[in-house]
Amino acid sequence: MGRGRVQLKRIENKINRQVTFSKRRTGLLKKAHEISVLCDAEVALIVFSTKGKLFEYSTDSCMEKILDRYERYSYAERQLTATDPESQGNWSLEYSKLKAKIELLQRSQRHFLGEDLDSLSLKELQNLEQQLDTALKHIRSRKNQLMYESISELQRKEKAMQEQNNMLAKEIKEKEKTVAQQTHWEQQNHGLNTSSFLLPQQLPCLNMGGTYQGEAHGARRNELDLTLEPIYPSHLGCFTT
Amino acid sequence: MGRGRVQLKRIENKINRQVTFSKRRTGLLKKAHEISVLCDAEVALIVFSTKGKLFEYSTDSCMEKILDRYERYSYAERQLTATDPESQGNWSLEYSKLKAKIELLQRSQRHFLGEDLDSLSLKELQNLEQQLDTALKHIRSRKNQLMYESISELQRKEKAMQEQNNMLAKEIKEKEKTVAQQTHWEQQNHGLNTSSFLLPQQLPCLNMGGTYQGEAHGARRNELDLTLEPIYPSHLGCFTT
DNA sequence: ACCTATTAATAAGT
DNA sequence: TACTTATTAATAGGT
Repeated sequence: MGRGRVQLKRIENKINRQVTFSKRRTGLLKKAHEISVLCDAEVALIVFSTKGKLFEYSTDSCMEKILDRYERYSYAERQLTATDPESQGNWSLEYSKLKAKIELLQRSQRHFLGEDLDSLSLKELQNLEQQLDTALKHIRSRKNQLMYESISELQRKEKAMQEQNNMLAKEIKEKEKTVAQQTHWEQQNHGLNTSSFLLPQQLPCLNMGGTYQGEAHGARRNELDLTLEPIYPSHLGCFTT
Repeated sequence: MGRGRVQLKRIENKINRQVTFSKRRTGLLKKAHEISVLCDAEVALIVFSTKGKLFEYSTDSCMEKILDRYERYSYAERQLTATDPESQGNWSLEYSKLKAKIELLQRSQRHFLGEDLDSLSLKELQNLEQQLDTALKHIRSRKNQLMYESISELQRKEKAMQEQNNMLAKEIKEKEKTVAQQTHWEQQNHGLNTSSFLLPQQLPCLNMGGTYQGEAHGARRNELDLTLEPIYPSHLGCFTT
């Protein structure tokens, strides 16, 4: 259905394939749901796209229950993996299943690390390559996201500090004015001991001013230079994305 | 589609329900297969009728593989069974150890596939990125090696065939010359029966010539078209272990 | 994402 | 269950 027939073979045009996948996937899930409701059937549908994205439908959303039921139906094959003669009932069976599973996982792990490739065919290598390529894209995208978040956070902090900065600067100016006036007064009528009560107030302000100046410098630098080293572990060479 | 619309609710008439189930089941399986082929997707479809009869479809008929892949995607539930309190001594201990190991492996597997990245720190992402980058280099290098080997092999074959080709062509020419001479002679002094002993030698050579021509055509194609399919297993799309 | 000509699925009937 | 047919639904190719 659609303009013209369609051959039952892989659609070579990548864009078309993706579009068709999206449309047909929707249709398939819909029909799975329909038969499930109309005919009171239990349906489990799992679809992985070429790129490994998962789509699923299951009656009443209990996929695991249906899969379990399925496994119960077709357990004959799984007795193959249970050829371990030392049967101590279920445990040993399960044990060897897990062992086998681990073997598989470790094997593919090695492949993901680019090791032990001699056993793979060209087609398998091609798939592997594509998977890792896709994975790398996701990883880099996530990394960028993290970095941008850090940048935003820093810029927010910078702004806050800038404001604090301005406030403190104003305060200092006023203090200095007061001090200057004070000094002036003292010079005019020397011998008055009013100066002693000013000091305690003056010192903390100067300290804060000093601190703020350093930070402001750092913050200002960040506006131009986004290397952002301070918040990341320093053993990097890392931002080579 | 059909005469009149259908409400999305359980068909109460038992006969109708059964008939519809049968028809729609066929359609659903067909569509599952189509999307799998057209869009290069991995599909697993399980349908239980009301009466508990099982119908299934799976890409490349490897249901277990797809279900495994599915399980890897949604592992949360299995942590429930991992903490199985019913300890029966060693077995259960070992069992949960393996379970844990599998969890770890699956976790890193997902990371290698670029999934489930939110739990990773920037540094971890960086490491992952570098690992995959390195892996990709190895994989591509191995892939190239395989392809070059195939090419060399094909070229070797082509050369050999070319030589055989030439030899056979020469042989044929000579035969033809002999035959021509023979005919000539026969025309001149008709009635001599020397021709009878030539036939046995002539036939096999002509047969070989025919075979070789077909093969040479194949070899020449490979010089231009390097898809190389013939030498790889055809049951692919499979490497999602 | 939306549109629509066309094909495909299928409900009802036999 | 299988076939037929009127009708609706899905969707290919375009925008």
